[in-house]
Parts: sequence; structure tokens; C-alpha cells
Amino acid sequence: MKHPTLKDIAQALHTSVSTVSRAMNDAHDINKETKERILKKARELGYKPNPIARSLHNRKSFQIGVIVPELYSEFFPEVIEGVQETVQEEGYQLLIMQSNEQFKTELENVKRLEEHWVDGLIISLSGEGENIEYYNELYASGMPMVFFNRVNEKLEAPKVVFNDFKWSYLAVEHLIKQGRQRIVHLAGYKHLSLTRERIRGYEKALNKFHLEYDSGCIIETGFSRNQGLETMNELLEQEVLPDAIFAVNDSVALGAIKAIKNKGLDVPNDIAVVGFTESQIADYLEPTLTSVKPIETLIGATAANWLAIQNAQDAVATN
Amino acid sequence: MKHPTLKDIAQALHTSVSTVSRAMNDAHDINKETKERILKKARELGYKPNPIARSLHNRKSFQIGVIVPELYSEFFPEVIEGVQETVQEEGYQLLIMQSNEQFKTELENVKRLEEHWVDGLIISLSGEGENIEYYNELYASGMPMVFFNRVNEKLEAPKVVFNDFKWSYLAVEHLIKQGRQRIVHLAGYKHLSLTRERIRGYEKALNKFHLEYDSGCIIETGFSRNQGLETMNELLEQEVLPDAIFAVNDSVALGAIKAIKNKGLDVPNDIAVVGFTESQIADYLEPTLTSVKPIETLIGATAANWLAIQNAQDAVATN
DNA sequence: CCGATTTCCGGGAACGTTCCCGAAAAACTA
DNA sequence: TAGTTTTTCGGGAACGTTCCCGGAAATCGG
Repeated sequence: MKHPTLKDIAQALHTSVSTVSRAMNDAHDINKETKERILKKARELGYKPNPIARSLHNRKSFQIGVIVPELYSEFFPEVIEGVQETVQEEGYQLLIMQSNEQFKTELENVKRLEEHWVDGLIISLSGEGENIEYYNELYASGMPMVFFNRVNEKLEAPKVVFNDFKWSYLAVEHLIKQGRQRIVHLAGYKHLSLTRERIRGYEKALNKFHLEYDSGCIIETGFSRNQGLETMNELLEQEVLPDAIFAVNDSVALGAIKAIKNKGLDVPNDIAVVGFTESQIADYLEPTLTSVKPIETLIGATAANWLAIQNAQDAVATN
Repeated sequence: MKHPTLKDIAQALHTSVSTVSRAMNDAHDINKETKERILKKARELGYKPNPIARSLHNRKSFQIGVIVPELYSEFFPEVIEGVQETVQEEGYQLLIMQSNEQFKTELENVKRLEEHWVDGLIISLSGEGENIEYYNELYASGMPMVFFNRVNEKLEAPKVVFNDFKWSYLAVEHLIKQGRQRIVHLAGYKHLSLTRERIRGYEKALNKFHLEYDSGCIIETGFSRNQGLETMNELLEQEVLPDAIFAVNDSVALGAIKAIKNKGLDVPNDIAVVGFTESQIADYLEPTLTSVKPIETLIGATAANWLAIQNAQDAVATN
């Protein structure tokens, strides 16, 4: 028999489906001996409860959708691992999708997950597009949602993010204290809060130390290595070169370093490069967490927990 | 109304569930006007078919489990993308799990996916453990399965792999033609075919050019950057140093390079390092493929297709 | 104009669970 | 001993689909 059901067990034992069900969920109103008899038979037949039937009854899929821009950096897989560990304990499965930094794909994914009746959504926005209307409507309609890392402040759902401002300020301050004078910021996409917060930190550091900067010092670059490379190449064509780069993340930083080296310049002697490293900055996470686990895992776990609260429908939507 | 059903539409229109169902699946035995009336109402109410009920009826989950050792390298995410594109067309969803290179986690994941009644399994083995009994039993019991990249030849399910032998031979030949004399191979775990095939290619190249090598020249290292680093560190303690390293993959190669540089030696002047790059070697893939798409995506698509054949139950298990 | 075919639709079972309800048997109370 | 409570169990509805079956109109052929 391919997949034995409760009915199969019941028939083999000349009892009823309800009784077998009782044995499986060890209910109180069942005789101990019949229960053991049933469990024994179930083991014999290799019975496994059918989650689909269970889902239909509960009107829950016990699945949670996760949408990330990409999986190539270490960051998102780690976050996903944290989410997975957390939701697994409560019997949920993850449906993971990549948007490849494209808003269109992201939206397709959301709709696909909606069609699959996921019980919740955990999302990190793509680089493209700032249309977040759909998300707010979906959230308003009752879909439990949490955004992380790549968010937009107009989003009404809860968000889990770094304290981008503070950490960004510290990074740039570090560069200045090393004597760097002309620091260019390779920024992310403007519609993401992360981008604006990191710019704010950058600006505050420059202001504090009375360094001048113009609009050419903040360049909307993106998040990928290639974009870092290309933007840096263009930058290196100019007459006045910066002596330091503050990149929006490590990928862009790596691209920039490659461009500089290709040009025959030295890192960090000619141009220093610092990337916003999205790891090991647990102290700067909001809400604050302290632990020995990698921070990415914690972000995932936090996001998942907020979702669980939402599921319980007694949430105070803290955002 | 949260989630309208066929019944809701039927009641609103004073018709029957069967008729509504017919309209949805545009069956032939329905009047064109009633069909349009129903579809209009369905749009109004925002009807979305419930995949869970559908699954229960078909006794299929329309979900496929994917288990990979990790997601941090570019390789596995790319493969997954290929799988995703392929299965999505046929209405399947992916359940992605990481084994973190641990056999225990891998097995837990398989069992979890089994419990979720996945319709098929696509697996790349973890580094640890060579117990593949369970997989063969599962495959024999009728579960559609495909393994890729990290396989073991005792596996009875279909496999999608590189031509590891050929490509490995070419890499080592390249090193020899550059004048390298003492080439050490940092190998993977022995229970994987990939490891043995790459060793075979390595040995054939050395034999062809009459280079000597002993058992110390092939070191079981693993697949991670850290393992590459540590093994290389140990290697650098010996009196006779190699003048070239052939690493089982790029991660190990990167670790080895770091170790060599830490020691103050130069790459490639003192020691050359070549990694088996699991990309852009489309010509060496088996079964042979030619395309402009990245090879990883193709591996995924191929694996997914073989699974589909299995699902159709008219498969000739080519392995 | 009558029998046969076609068109269109509703009823209801099935998928595998859970859970409510009621009933039989056993145990208890007075 | 009769009534009450407890223990244990089976029946059957419900979740939302799909699909088979049969029946009522409507159309057709001669």
C-alpha cells in the first residue's frame, strides 16, 4: 500500500476512523489498550498523517512564504536559516523565492505565494520599484507579513532592520579619523529605508567633522558587485579622485576594490574602501538582541516570531 | 469574506457547485453565458482556487523537495533557480532545505519532506556520511528522485553530474604544461563520486606526463573555505612544499590561497592554485547540453525534467 | 410529431482529516 | 436496585475541490 490512511488502519482492526484518529492525537477518551493496538498497527503499515487533509480541515497551509532579492551573498541564506529553525518548531514549512532584484518578479512571487495560501509572508524588498501599495493592501486584508533588511518606511507591516544610521555613522567616522578627506558613498536604491538611513549616517559624520561634500559624493549604485565595479570605473574617470569609499554593502565594496586595482591603484593606500558589513553587528540591531548566534540567524528568527504573533491574532503591530 | 469558495459563488448566483467548477476549468459542457456570468462573479468576489483542496483530491501536493548542502556559494542557488523555472511551468512549488553539509540534518530534511508528501525529491548529498541505503529504499518505494552534482554511484536514482574526470584531467594537464612538478590535490569527501572522479582525472594527468606522486599528494579536505585554509596550513608545515595545488572546488581554492599568502608566499609564483570551477564548463556536462544560459541553471532544469519524467511514470530510469 | 441525440445542469460521492454528538457499556452513588 | 456519572466508541458532517452519473430541456432526423 502506497500511503495508508486512517481508514485503512480502522478496517484492518475492525474499528472506526474516529477511534484511530483519537489514538493518533492521543486524546483522553480512548482506552489505553486499543490505543496501543492502533499505534502498533499504524507503525506496521507505515502510516504517516496527511498534512494536506489536515490543512484543509484547519484552513491553514502551514506554509510561510519568504522572498529575498538573491541567495548569492551569505546574508540572506543565513537569515533564512534563522527563519526556518523558528517556524519549524511550530510545524511550518518555508516556500523560498528569489526576486533577482526585480520588482516584477517579486510581485509575481507574492501572487504565486498568495495563490498557494501561505499563512504568512517574510519579505526583503528588491532593488527595483517603489510601488508598495500592493503590500499595504495585502497587509490590510489580514495577511500576516514581516519585512526585513530591505524595507520602506511607508510599509505598514512590522519591520526588522539594522540600526543603519548609527552603524553607517561609525564606519564613516572611522575613515575620517584615519585622515581621509574626500569620502564618496556608493549608495543603494533610494526607495529603501536602508539606503536613506545609511546616507544620513554618512552625512552626519561628514558634518560633525566639517568636511565638505557635494551631490557627486553620494552615488546611487545598487547592491551587486557588478554595479560597484561599474560605478567605481566611472568615478575613476574624473579628475579629482576620492581617497576613500564607503559602500552600501560588501558586494559593492568588492566591486569597487576590483575597479581600483584594475586601474593600477592601491587599496587602501590610494583609496580606502569600507563596506557596510551586514554581519557581526548584533549590538546595532533593532530591536536589540544579544546572543552568540550569527546575527543573520537572529534577524530571521525575529522576523519569524513577529509573524507568529500576527498569526495568533492578538498582535500589537509594533512597527 | 476572507476566502470565497466555489460554494459561495454558487449561492450568490443560485446555481450549483458543479456548474461553478465547470466554469473555472472551462469544461465543454457548460453554456457560454452562464460561464461568463460565473467568471464575472468570481472576479468580483476575488475568488482564488484552494490548492489544498485540489491537492487532496489529486492526492498530490504539487510540491517538490530540494536539499542542498549549502546556499552560500553561487552554485546551488543557480541550480535551484533552474529547477524553479522548470517546475513552475507545471504548477509545482519548491521546498528548499539546507543540510549544512551534515548527514544527520540531511536525513531529517528528507523525512520532513516525506511527511509533507512531496511529489519528488532533488538532492545534492552532504559532505558527511555515506549511508545511502535510505535513499535507495525510498527510491524503490516509488518516490521520484534525482541527484545532482554531489552523488554516489551506488545511488539507484538518476543523477545529473559534470564530467568530472575529463575536466579535472584538463585542469591538471594545464598545470603540468606550465612546468609544475609537484602538484597536490585537495580532494573532497571520498564517498562522493565527484571526489573519486576528480582524483581519477588528476592521476591520469600525472601518469600521462610521468610525474611521481604518493599518497600524501591527495588529501581529503572537504568543500569549505575553512577546510581549504586549514589543510593548506598543515601542508605548509612540511619540509617539501608543492609548487601547485589542484583544489576540488573554488571555495577550497580560496582557502588555500589565503593560507599561502598568510605564510608570506606568492600565488602563483611560489605555488599555483587551480580550483575545479563548477561553472562555464557546459561542454563537459553529462548529458551534454549547449546553451547560452548559465550551466547551473541548466543542471537544475535537467534535474527537474528527469523528475517530471518519473512523475509521468513512464520513465526509463537512465542512470 | 415522435423517438433519438445533444446540450446543459444539479446531486452527491470521494479525497483524509478533525471534531461534535449521541449511545452503549461500565462504573459509581445512594 | 434504580438512577447517575464516567469511560469508550462509532456515526457523520465539514473543509473545498473534482468528477461521475443521471435527468431535464432543447435540438435534430425522418
